[in-house]
Amino acid sequence: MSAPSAATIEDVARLAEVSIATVSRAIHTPEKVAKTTRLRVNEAIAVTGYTTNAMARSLRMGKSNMILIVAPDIGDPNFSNILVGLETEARQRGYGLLISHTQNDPERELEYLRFLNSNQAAGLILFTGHIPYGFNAGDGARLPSTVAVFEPFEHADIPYVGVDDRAGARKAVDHLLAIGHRRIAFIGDSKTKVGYIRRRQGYEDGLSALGVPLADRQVMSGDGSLESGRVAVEQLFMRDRLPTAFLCVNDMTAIGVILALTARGYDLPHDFSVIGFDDVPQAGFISPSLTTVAQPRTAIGKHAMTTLLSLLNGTKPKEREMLLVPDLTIRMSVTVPPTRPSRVSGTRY
Amino acid sequence: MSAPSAATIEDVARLAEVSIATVSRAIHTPEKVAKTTRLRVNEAIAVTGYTTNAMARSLRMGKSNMILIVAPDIGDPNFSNILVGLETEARQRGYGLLISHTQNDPERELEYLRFLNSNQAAGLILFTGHIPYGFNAGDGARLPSTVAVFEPFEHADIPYVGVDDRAGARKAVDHLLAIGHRRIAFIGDSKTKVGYIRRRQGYEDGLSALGVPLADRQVMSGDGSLESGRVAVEQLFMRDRLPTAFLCVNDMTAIGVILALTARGYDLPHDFSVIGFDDVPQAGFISPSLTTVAQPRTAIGKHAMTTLLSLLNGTKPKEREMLLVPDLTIRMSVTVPPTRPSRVSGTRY
DNA sequence: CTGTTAGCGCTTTCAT
DNA sequence: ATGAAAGCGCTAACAG
Repeated sequence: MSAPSAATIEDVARLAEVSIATVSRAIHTPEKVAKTTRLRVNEAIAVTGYTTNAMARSLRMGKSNMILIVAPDIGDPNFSNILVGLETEARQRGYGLLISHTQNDPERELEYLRFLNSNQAAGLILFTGHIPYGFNAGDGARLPSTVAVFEPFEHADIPYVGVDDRAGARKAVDHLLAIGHRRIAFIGDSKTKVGYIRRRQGYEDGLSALGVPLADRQVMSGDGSLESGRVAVEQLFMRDRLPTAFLCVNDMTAIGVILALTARGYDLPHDFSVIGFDDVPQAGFISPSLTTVAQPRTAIGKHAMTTLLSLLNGTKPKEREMLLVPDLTIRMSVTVPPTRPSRVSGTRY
Repeated sequence: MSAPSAATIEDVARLAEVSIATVSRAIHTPEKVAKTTRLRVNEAIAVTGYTTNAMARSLRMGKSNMILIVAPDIGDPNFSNILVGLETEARQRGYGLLISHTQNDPERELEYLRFLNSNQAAGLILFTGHIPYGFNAGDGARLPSTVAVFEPFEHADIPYVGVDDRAGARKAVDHLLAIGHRRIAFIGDSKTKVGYIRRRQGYEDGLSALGVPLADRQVMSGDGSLESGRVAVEQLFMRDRLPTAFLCVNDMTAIGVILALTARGYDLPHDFSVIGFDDVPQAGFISPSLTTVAQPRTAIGKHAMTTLLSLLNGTKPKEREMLLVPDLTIRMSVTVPPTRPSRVSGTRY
């Protein structure tokens, strides 16, 4: 009962009394094999418990059944649910997922590309938002079939699958406008992060559509961190006029805003409404629970993998960017604007 | 400039004017190659940009450089940080991580084992808490080098690396005892989940060490869900005597407890102290923020991978279980017990 | 419809 | 210290 080394195609062939070529055909092109032979082969496969040796197959075919996932941080909850979609789709199509964690370290990124060069991976899913270091050079570097997710990716040859940031932010701002807010601040403006820039555009779109004057718009920069939300609130409080609602570039910023406002003694959502973007695990657990734009993560993953596998088959997508429109998750952090100008309702905590 | 197919060992050999055998030696056993030859080979490798074809290498050596990770849910935040540790350690040793997501579906588990059978993976990391379906049978099934993490694993041949549940719970209960609590309830008792049983033991240990009478102990069962925490609170309130503190089997249960208590109008932590286990991302964001036992996730991952790689080299660990003692993360959900019996302090929300 | 055969790129005896 | 040659297990011509 001790480990008999795995059955090979030869074992099957011998048992079925055919050649190994026939076994291979019976598996991959069964219609080219006589029914009786096919039955004998299948029988032999069952008896031996044969599974094709994927290494040999890949070597022979010059291409593997692995997809390399390169992500800056595999621990990021925003990341992991996309992974679920990627995995589900890949598995159904017979592919495996090879994952890496680069922490945006160029050296690590480079190292992972060895999986590509050594033919261990057939395609690449990028979470990093940039072409891997070492691929810009025009030398021997060959960029394999690649699809970007998570971070908008501005490169002519690489399809991007992600959330429609602009439409999502638009939904959020429209929600606020619909219930009466007019002075809505945007927290988390950025000059470099493409996704943030687009969210800001959605914000502007919504306000402009309703003719909200520029004087009522307040845009604070930020980097998406909780701390940046806090800081933005402090800065706003040094101005003469406060918004009634905060549209934040992401949930962590929104949480920072909520914390800062609460620390100042305000009663949320009564005094101020706050809305986020992403729907991270924490969003439902702060008080007030955060109304936010939910990333369709699993769908993004599925879609990205579908696109990559088509690419592997030589089919290019029509659109370079495939943007999925997100929905609002309504929780408790948004309500109608206060009738009178906001004021401190309680003591500092 | 168009994709030249990757350099092979032959290209290097030709350029260095040696045989392919020498190139292979220069790479793997450089001390067996004359210095001048070695230099020429290295030069040629640099020029061609050669990387060993991992498929060919694995085929020839009969073993791959991939580790298969089988997890019920790769989106679980408890999971993803262990993954970081696993990945870091694996990469340093030249291994790649192949990941799977089984949702505890036997069929999916089985499917993934094909990676093992087809020699695509050299070893296995199990997050599932049970031997893969299909491996119990005594037939041809060969169990590869395996290490379990995440869920305690009671199988004689498989090392388990995880948190010391008992010691962790003990730390938590000792913390409560130290600041004066005596009537401490344990929420989330289980007859089947090994980790939960051990946490309960830690709870008993701490109380017994201080001679807290059985009459002061209250144990409520639960399944680790937020809802189970809520339910337990409701059931406790049907009894005559309430605890001053709640030791919960995990953070989600603790959050359920906090929510139920808050809904009843209590002021936490003043009226009741609550302590969790795991330190999930949400723990810091509910109010009051949750004091909890933090899982040393990255360390668990690192340790598990080290163990697995030793196993691959034929070294068995001395202990079957390697338990890492966790630390308490102190936040705001614990304080001294109220001086008078708890009472409803406010109106229902 | 089936068998023979030539490699895929590599590591590793076995000679020299 | 180096080279020649034998495969690892498989697929895909090419013959029959």
